[in-house]
Amino acid sequence: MLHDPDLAPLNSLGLPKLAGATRVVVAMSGGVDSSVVAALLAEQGYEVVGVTLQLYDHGVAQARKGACCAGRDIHDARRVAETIGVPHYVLDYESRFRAAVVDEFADAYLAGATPVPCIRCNERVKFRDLLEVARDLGADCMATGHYVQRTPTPLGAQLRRAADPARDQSYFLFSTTRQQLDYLRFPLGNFQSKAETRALADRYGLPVAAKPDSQDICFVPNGSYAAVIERLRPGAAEPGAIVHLDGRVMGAHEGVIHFTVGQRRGLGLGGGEPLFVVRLEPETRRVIVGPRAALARRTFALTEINWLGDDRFEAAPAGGWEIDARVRSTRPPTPAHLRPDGPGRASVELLAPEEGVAPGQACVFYDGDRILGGGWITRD
RNA sequence: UGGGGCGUCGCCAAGCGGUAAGGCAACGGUUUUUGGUACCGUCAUCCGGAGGUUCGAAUCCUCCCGCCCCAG
Repeated sequence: MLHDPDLAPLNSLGLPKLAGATRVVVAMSGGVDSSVVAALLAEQGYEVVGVTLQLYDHGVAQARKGACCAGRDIHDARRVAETIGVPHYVLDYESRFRAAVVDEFADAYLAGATPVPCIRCNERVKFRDLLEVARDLGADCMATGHYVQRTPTPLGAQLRRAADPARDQSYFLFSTTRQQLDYLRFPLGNFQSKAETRALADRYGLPVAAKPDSQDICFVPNGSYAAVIERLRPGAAEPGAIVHLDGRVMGAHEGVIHFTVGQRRGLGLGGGEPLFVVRLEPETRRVIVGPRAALARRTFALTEINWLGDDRFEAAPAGGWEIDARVRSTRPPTPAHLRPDGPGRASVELLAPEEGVAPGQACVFYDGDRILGGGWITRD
């Protein structure tokens, strides 16, 4: 991907074209970030096409704050597109989203795992179906409002952490493939802070300038994810026993879906030392609890590896790849050895133990600021 | 119904005449484009019940109720 000097100079999106001759699809969620991306690129003279996906129940989520991709947010995206004067399309992806993200979300919890729907959504909807739409629309690239950096190199584009560590969303993008990365652009990745984004939104007079940041799972109202699962899989969540590691039966619970490894609150077990969920056994419907010390974990296995390193993943050095591993979006990456273990699989050995390593969560690999990919934590 | 012990927030537990610590749980909030963690805040006008002593008691006395242990 070296730039051929005979071509036109590279534009701000790294393409050898004039901005005006470059069509870029912006994935607009209706939030501030993607709105600013659209406005920014439009101002730079690109031929911007805004696309918004309707992902779930537009009636229920209408008034919800902090959500995206339904009712109110679609409206907001449209208003922003009108404000900056770019075409805007809304695509009904409800059934696809349900099949690609929501169903698995419910089944994962029923199987005693803790899913990360945001990663699946990026992987299977935004960067797959929507990206396909962008190509069909003849776009040269697709831009999103994610806080992550993309660095072109002779070996292809690298994925790097956002300039603002507090805003970095790389954990949620580990499964992005090289091909996708090639086509994607993240104009906010080098911003120093969210304030910068807000300031731009203000300057552009965007109607969403003061809109609250999104948080929680977008398709879950009131943070009650268990209620969503109950609705999707009626009667599937069955009561069971809460059992201590030492064998004592401590109490009862209303279903394994209400818990995740590392969880403390919600057990209702008072009296002694604080207890945490150490393991979930969906087969016996048991929730295994223990003291905090029982949470420490140094090794675990991964599946569905996405490797973004320069060399073949299988060609690891004798001791494994030396990387930094992040087992949770809000934890700092920590030194680890990563050993390939069959097709798409690997084992991770952390140098220092982490607490709350939960099956179903992602483990993302770093080399400094660079993202080397990641995988999904499996059950033992 | 002989002897001994105990009854303080949902649980554990300090206090032993001066006007109810703390921990766990629960609840609320902060942080967070996942769940969780962490952090912050709230949580007994009342100490098994009824009388009494005292300026003043959960703390002393009496009776009653309940539980536990030992001995029958």
